[in-house]
Amino acid sequence: MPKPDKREEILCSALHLIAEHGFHGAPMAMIAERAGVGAGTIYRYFENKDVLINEMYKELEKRLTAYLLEGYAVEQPLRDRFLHLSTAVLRYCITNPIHFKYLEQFHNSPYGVAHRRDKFLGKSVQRDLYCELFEQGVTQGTIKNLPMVVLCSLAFGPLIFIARDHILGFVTLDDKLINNIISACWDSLKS
Amino acid sequence: MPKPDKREEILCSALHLIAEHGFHGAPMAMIAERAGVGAGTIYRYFENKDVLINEMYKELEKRLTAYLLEGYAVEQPLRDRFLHLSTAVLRYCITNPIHFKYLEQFHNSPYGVAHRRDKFLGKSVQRDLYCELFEQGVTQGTIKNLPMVVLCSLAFGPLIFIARDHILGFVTLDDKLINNIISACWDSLKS
DNA sequence: TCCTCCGGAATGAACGTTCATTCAGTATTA
DNA sequence: TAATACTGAATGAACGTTCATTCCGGAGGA
Repeated sequence: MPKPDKREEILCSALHLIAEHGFHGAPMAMIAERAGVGAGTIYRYFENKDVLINEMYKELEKRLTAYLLEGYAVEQPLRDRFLHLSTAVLRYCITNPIHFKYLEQFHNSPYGVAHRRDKFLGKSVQRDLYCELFEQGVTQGTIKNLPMVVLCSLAFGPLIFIARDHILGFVTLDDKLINNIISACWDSLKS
Repeated sequence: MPKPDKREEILCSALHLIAEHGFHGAPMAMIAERAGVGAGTIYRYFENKDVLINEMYKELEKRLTAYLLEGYAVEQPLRDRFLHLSTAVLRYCITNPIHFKYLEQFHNSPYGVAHRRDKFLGKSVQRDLYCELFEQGVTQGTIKNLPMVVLCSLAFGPLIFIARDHILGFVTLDDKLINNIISACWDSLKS
């Protein structure tokens, strides 16, 4: 009878090792050891390493989406919704640095490119939330009339960069600074 | 008598293979084959793979810096200098997609982190140019009074993101769009 | 001019290591 | 006891690196 939490142990072990040492610095044997299982056991839960890596990614995407939707109300004004989403993204990244590092590794690898191509233009639930927002903003003239990918880059680019710097210890983000950053991002988007 | 262009061949081969397939998808044997040399020959020019990878990086950084400095005049107004630098960064990235991909691989790897740490807060010549700009801007009140890393994230983040999207074919940047993007970045920086 | 010799550049088969994956055997549960 | 979960040593493929050997072109003697 397979203990379902053994799967969790393996995922958790993989998350930490890959976030810290990269895909190639996290051999299956090491993942197994940290998880407290035999090397072969991993293959009872995941067909191979690629599947494990992709499952881990799906898991993290699910959690991030859930976090973004917490307290998100479609009926709020555009700017408020933007502030909510962006603050949530930044907060999630810096309070879950391990998750953030894993997601970065994933996106900057053949896995990530394949994933983006599959989803046609990298549309994830997160990005969809933003796209909806931006489309409304463009229609009502609040937001610059630029292609959706450009708007996404203006919104996400600084967030990801600054989250990375925070995690590497090059800057310390507090509430006030976060507000200033997101407000600056909004300045780049609004007409 | 060592033909100096053999070194070039090896670097060029490594650049293409690593940009396209990543560090781990570019074995030394493959780099040697594409360069038209024996596997052992590489080690006459580079102590090991790590050295080869770092030398390649230095080379690209040098070229990018040269490109940025073309026509750059310190006596120009702040905004003009910002537009010059940002346009140059974006243009360089999208006209040299191979270079861009290599630089991305490098930055998102242990090599890149080590490199940033060495240079204390990732100060490269490129970033120095921006920092000088931003310091002046903050002093004279033109630019928001935010930490230097934050200003860099606001300036670089969108550029890198949109360059990636362009290269992956998710958007096509023309002169007009580039101007709009950089102008939007400026909006996020100016007080 | 031709031949021989020599230094070092170039080579690529071979080596040792690492890794994902397998499987024969053991432990656990029902 | 039967069935299933688990284990970790064994496997073989792939990799970075080495090194005994080959190759090449210029120097020097006749």
